[in-house]
Amino acid sequence: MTALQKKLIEANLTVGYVAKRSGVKVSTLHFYETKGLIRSWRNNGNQRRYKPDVLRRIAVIKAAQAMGITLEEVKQTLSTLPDERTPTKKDWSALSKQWQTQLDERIAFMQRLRERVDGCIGCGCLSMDKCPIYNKDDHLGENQSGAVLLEKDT
Amino acid sequence: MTALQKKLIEANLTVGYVAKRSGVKVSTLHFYETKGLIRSWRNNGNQRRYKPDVLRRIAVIKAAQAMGITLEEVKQTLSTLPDERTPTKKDWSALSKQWQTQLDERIAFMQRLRERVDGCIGCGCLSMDKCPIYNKDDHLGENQSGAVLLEKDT
DNA sequence: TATTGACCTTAAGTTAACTTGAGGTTTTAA
DNA sequence: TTAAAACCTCAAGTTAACTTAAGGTCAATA
Repeated sequence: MTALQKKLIEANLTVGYVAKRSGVKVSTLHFYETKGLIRSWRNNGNQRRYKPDVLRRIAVIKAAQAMGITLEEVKQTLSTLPDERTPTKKDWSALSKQWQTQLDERIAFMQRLRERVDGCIGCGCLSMDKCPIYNKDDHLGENQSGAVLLEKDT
Repeated sequence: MTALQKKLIEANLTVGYVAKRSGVKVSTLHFYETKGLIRSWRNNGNQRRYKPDVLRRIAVIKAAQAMGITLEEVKQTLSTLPDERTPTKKDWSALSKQWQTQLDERIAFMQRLRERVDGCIGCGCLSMDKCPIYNKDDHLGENQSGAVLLEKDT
């Protein structure tokens, strides 16, 4: 039995091991911890130890980031996971539902944008007043900034 | 004839007017200029003056940003516009084509991600080794970082 | 004409999401 | 047992994309 297997069985993952498995740097794990995204406890020598589900948490964090979700939002969502026990399938499912909606919206937004890139930027209507790109009502969540492309003067 | 109309007819837009029309701050226009995204010339009193097509450029910059394109990339793409003459419908069309492809890729990426959020995060397969989220080959352009969700240990 | 609002420049500050470095301790393995 | 590898903390640096501030000039209007 290698030391690595031992670690896994004992479910006391070291920061180096977690870093390697998850593909993030050790410094990132420290950083996530200060941000409250992951947790660890310390051994006698003050070194961090992790439960295996930290790997899933990190995968989720990265997936969320790839969707354009900020760490702050991820933190909010992750906070709905149970604190005491290891999250179950159901827990993770609930989590994914929250993001599916966001992702759907984001995809829809991109698709509308795509149509506009097609229809508006390429249309040659140099009069900005008639341009559909002006449409102010297209937005993507509350804290999203990219949607108002141009405002008319009031 | 108001002063504003005069400005428009003479096609010498002031920074304040452009800011108002485009919905960006004056400081942002300065910033874009230092980044080489827009251009201006100066009047006698050293104040910036813009050609009307700067408004379209800004609209394009904002649309691109909403697609997740960086200013650096926007600059690259904008540099394909003619320098001497005012860009035509065709010029803008060519531009939009470049981004359509990117946008299509991005949308496809998001959709794959959505499927995974559904199929993987929610699947309860706590063994990360079997999880499709490991798929390393899913990427989104060269300088995109979010795609490799987890790497296996080598 | 005078004064207020619009501009100018340069430098520094801001936020997110990390990374790097310095200086020191703990583990691990030969 | 001892040296290398892995950890630790805390502070500061990094990049993108801007914003804010300070101190001064120019232009529009009552």
